[in-house]
Amino acid sequence: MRASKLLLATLKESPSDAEVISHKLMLRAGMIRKLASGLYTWLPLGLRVLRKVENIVREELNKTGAQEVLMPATQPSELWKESGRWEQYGPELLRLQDRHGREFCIGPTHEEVITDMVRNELRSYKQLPANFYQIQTKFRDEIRPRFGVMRSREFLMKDAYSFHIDEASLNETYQEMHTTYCQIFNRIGLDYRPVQADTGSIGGNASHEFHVLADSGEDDIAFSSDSDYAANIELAEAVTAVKARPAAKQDMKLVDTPHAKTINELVEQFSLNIENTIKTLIVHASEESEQDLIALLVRGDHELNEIKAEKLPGVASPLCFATDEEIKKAIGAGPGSLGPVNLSIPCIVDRSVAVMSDFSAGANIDDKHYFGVNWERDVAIPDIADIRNVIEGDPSPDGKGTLSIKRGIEVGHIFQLGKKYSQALNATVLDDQGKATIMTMGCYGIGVSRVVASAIEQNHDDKGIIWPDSIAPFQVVIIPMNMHKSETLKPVAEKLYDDLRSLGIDVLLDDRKERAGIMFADMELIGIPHRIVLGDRGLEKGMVEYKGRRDTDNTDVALEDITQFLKDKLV
RNA sequence: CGGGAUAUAGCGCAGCCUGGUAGCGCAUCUGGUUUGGGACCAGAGGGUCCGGUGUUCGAAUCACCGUAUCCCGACCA
Repeated sequence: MRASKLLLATLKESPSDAEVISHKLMLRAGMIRKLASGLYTWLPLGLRVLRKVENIVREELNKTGAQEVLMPATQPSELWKESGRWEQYGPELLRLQDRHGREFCIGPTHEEVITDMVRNELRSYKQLPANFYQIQTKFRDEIRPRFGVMRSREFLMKDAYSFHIDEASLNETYQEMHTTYCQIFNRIGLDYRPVQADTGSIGGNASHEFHVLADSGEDDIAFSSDSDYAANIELAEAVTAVKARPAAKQDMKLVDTPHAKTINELVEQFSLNIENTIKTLIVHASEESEQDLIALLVRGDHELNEIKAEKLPGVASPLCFATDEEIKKAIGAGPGSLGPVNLSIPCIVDRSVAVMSDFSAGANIDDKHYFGVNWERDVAIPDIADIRNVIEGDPSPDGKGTLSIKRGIEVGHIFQLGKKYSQALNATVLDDQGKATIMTMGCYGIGVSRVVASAIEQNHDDKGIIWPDSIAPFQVVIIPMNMHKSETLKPVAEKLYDDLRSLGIDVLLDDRKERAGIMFADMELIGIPHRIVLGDRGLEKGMVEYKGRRDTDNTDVALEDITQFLKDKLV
């Protein structure tokens, strides 16, 4: 490609609505342009990157024997009614009607369509396992699209769906996809981690997310220092380091705490250790409970994990915090003075709370706290559960090492779906007894457009993007200095350009009539990983200059060696 | 959907408080001088000032009503 023929829409300044670095750089490098909130046009340069990611994903999936299909983005409501999701799915599902008034949606995911296809096409267990995938545009009407293509409404996704006669077969394919995902992200060159994840509303047994580590990520990931354990913080089991409750040393006493509404105020005003305080949160109880509200107790320095909490049988799902009025009515005191002693509603305590002694908590009387409280002696120990977020330094749940927490961008997610959709849509095959059997399913997603953004989050400097070789829009750029003035330089540049192209190298020739500074700055901004500069001075000595995008200095290379030099670099 | 903010040339912004018919930098076009790190000089083009209504002799500017976008939160296969 010649730069003079390429839409190089670079900007010196980034548009004011861009927040994260990848969004800014994609706009500045002329890779994308916004059409409306959460909707982006991929310009030629950006599309080249997107296609490269897509091809890596395709190649690796094809290796596993998965078969590519392409399903419509527009889906009839009937299928969604059959699975029950027409009602379940909220406003994130974009619904529309055709000219006959028939209802459709723009697919946020394709379980229904693929299950429909498979129930029509597959008849026998002998055709299983089968794995179908597509790379296709999804639409999710996000409440708040943000960060450019990182969380857009329309985005490119690879979604795969596997079908099995039993759980064992599903497990096998699931493991294979896990390995394949690792290969894909390795090939792209991302720093990522597979982590255990919540199965969420999709349901099913096992689930892993693949997270690219970056500060701009929207998820917290907990890792073990000494093992492979990694989990989304939503799921990571909180283990307390303290095994047994220390013996009581203090007497329980009622203290006036009129100006201490929050844990921090309490700790500050009474010189308490925050690890000896208890936070009492009141939420709605589940419908089968006798009372309307239930109290959840975590240590003062801990945070409630809402996903864990709403899975408890006594707690309403989705989690709903009680209002101040509801609390006052049920307990007689307002938030800020609540605790387990003389509490009129049921109560669940976190594991770490259960091993506390001589602790401080609200007295369920406005502006009063009890200090020196001890379980059993002062108040019966209630139900114990894991209801908090893990924190830095917690023991790893697998018993090896301690946890640290980093931010991650979710670029892939694999699920063991089970029979959720095959059951609803009655997708059966005949088993070896000739009996109709509901198939077991897995599903596997990669956010292709999100991968592009996350690669930038991990690979950039103050000059711009630094693409990994595998997904760079061009692998090499040739910058001839003053090509339009020099008689000797132009044929050399053209020949090198042709030679590299004939080797199958993706090369950009910057043949624009621009000054050196502009060419350098543009090529660095758009992140071409390898640069060759041709100048009259060097050519007189038969030398050209090479510079990797991360290098600080040029390397002089003899002109006759440069193709081999590059071939070695591009292995 | 709750809270906060913004909307003026392709991009970044000023002007608004104190009403008088729109400006700066970058980008674009022309000519010239330059040419190894986002050049300089001279000239040119480009605006429903988000939309509507109102106040006024007169509205980018004041008032009201919309719309869009961004940030924080809740939400998120």
